[in-house]
Amino acid sequence: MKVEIEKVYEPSKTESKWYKKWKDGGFFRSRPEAGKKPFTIVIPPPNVTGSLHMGHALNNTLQDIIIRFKKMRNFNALWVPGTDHGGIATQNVVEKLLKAEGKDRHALGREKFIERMWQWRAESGDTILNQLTRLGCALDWERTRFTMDETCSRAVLAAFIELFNRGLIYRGKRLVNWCPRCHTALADIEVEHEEEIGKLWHIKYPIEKAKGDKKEKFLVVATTRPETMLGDTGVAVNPEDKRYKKLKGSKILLPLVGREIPLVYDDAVDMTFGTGAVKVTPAHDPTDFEIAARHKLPHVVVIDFHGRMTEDAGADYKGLDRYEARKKVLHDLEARGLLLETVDHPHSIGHCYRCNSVVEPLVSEQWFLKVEEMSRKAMKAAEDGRIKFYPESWRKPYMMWLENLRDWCISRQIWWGHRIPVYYCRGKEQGASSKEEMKQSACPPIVSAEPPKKCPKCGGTNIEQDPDVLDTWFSSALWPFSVFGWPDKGRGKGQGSGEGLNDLEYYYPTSVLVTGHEILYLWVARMVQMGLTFMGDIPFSEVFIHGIVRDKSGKKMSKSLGNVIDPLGVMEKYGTDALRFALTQSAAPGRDMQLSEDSFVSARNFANKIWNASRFVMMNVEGIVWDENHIMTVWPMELADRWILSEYRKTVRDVTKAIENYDMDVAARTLYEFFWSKYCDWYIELAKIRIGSDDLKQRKAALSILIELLAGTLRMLSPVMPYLTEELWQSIRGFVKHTGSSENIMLSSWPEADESKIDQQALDEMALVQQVITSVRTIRSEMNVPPGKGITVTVKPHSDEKRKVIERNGSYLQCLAKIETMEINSKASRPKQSALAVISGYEIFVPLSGLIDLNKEKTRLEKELTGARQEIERCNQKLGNESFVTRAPAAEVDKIKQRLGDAQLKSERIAVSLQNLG
RNA sequence: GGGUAGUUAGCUCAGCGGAAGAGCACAUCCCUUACAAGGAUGGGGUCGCAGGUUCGAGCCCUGCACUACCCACCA
Repeated sequence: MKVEIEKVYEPSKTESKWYKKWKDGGFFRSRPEAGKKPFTIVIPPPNVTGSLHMGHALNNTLQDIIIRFKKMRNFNALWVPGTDHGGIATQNVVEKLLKAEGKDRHALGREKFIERMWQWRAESGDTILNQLTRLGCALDWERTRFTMDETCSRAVLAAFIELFNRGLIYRGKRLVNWCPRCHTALADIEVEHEEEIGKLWHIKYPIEKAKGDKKEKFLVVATTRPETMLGDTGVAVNPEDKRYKKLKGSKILLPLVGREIPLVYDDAVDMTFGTGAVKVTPAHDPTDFEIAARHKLPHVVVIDFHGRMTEDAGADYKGLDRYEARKKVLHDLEARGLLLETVDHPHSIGHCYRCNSVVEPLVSEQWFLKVEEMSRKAMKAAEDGRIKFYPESWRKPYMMWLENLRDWCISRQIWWGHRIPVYYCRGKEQGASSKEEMKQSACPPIVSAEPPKKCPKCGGTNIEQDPDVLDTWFSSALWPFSVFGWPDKGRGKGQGSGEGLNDLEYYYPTSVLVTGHEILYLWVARMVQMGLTFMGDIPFSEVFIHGIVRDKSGKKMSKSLGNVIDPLGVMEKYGTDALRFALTQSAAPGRDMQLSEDSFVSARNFANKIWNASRFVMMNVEGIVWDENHIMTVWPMELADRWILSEYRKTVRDVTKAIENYDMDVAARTLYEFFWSKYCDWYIELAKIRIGSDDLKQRKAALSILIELLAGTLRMLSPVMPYLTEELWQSIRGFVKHTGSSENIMLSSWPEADESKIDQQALDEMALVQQVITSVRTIRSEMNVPPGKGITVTVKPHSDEKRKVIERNGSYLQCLAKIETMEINSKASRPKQSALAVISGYEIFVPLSGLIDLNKEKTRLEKELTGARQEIERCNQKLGNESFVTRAPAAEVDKIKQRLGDAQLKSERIAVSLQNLG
């Protein structure tokens, strides 16, 4: 085999070819297979409007690592791709396009608009999926789903009908969160609260004079929303509030409007807030809505679905935007002397999570899903451990959310989505078209997957479907089973397997759900509710929650802040593997991460290091004629071999454990540390001694270990850095024992390591050797000995055992510390004009006649001495502590004694040396 | 108002009961035949504050202070 390999790793040359080969080779495909354990992940479906951002890159890299890892561990691993139709968000995108063309959806009409939506989705909806291929994701593309495709839509209809039949879905006129810009209701969770400094206005409400009253009397109410006063139908105070007790039965004259409204007594009023008197606007405030219900106060709607004042707001205000109306109301109140005071008041304001408009609570007819029972089930699954959270700390927020959940408003007044499968008979009359009129029809609504031909009750054919669509999250909640064809259990039967297994039974419940915590409630909790309701089983047994990607200063990356780092740009500049590695390295479970350009540079450098180390190994391996027994174990191993094998085994053990535990950051760091700091910095350097030797047997010994461990490390790295490792694998697999017939790294197995073979003696001895080498290097560096210059060193071991270590590994010292001649002498004394190092078990003298700067050496030794003396003091303190000696474990006490001994010797020798220096 | 996490080297973060760590940045030397996207060496930290538990505490407990995020019908 001829090895030709560039000096610098160029990702673009590598990445372009592999994805297609993997895909065409069927490595991403999974079909049910009897006797093979499935491992399933369904992708959190990105919106069709999406373009790959860092959050996606992180989320999908982590999933890809898990899938590739499981494939290598011989699971039947499936990762299902797909996209979400993204209801409001997507409709907004297309509406914007229309607007640019000078059109709007209403002019276009529902049918044409939806046609346009589909056209857009056909043109642009796959962008993000294509970007996922660029990221290298091992998704089974033959299973790509879309929440509005036929399969998923069927599941949505079936789910709605089932829930309706079980009495869990109902329709009602409620005060809901309304976005006046998107023109639809929103679920509670779709409202984002932001703290703002608003104003609290104190307004005088005149009390109607009783007979004989001379003075004008007022009640003062405090409000943050003066414009809603036009819709007030009462004023409420707490029944315990002494200030207002004697006003019982009073009538209040609503200013500006002149309406007479009652004073009511209600526990919901907080006596300590404001003036203790609350204006009650049932149609525009949730609390007031409830107070009104208790006291039978009427509703007066003064704000419409566009956020403008209605006719009922009065002629002066009708048609005004709600904020203009506020100004005018305040102005008018002030003019009448009714505005008492204005104070700053911090409070949180709800915004639409799609367009950021201020949400308006409005009364409207909506569909709701009862959640109490589903929530109980979902909580139980987390409580009894059927669903595990990584990290565990996310369980509590999940529980708390479910505990306080209120019924879910599932209808949306937009056009893009799954239309609610409810039909209304408009009777035999023609012409009724508003929702109100439909409701008033005598016949009950018809709930059906197919449009009914005629009304089952009256036989009328004048039937119209409910105009609303379902919340996009309703379909997402079904994702873990809708992708497998639910409710049709037989669907997918035997797809390529011929074994009578069907997808739903084989793959459900899925294994792990990987997501950021921002959609824990919006999505994860709801999948659990729906999974338990429809499948009778959890949708996944593990939830791996990763952090949110932030910028260098800790802010969430967003287009509006302009602080996004585009993952596509990073892939372009540094390579996909570098992007993936950088993300993985900072992906501590549940912790947000701050990314900067630096992390990509460092990951790119790591990729290059892997490239060059592999290049080195291959350059030396080529030309060697291997016989059948080229395996590492044939030759007696020397220290470096035993050491690196032990380090490797530890790495395999730790990395495997880390990935299984979803500690991807630990896995990445462990591999980085092993490969760079151990394999490259030490083992390759030591192996060079034998590689340069004339003894072919020696060369083969070192190279066989180099290549075996390189292969193993590449395999471990491959889930994180698939492109680079695949490319290198193709060059080395011919030399490696374990490859079998595997053509691609994804099909080769994950390394196994026998932990019992971790050789502690080798680890300890190597640590000693490294210390000696490092201490000599330090002297060289600090005394400015030119790197090329060989030196003479005298090593004075303090025991026979220590002497043997040096004797055995003399060549290591000579090569790595550039020692020309080395004397080992237990009785040596420090030569004149020499530098000194004292480490545990050794003194090392480096004669530097002519080279040594005595002052420099003195300073250096003084520093060392100070350190040693501090150490002695610390140890003495401990050992002098009676309770330490008696209560600490003996091993600990021995350790301190050992350290004391080392430090004493060190300080003694250095002190003598300093004296000699003068 | 409630909850959760965080506060360790200039920056990003590991460590979570027994001598303060890594990467980046910085300084010195080196283009040594895998790699200058590299190598060797070095400087730099009363581990947010105050108590407590322990022979021993970044590490466990209790307060407090900031910071971030989440939840909430604070008119």
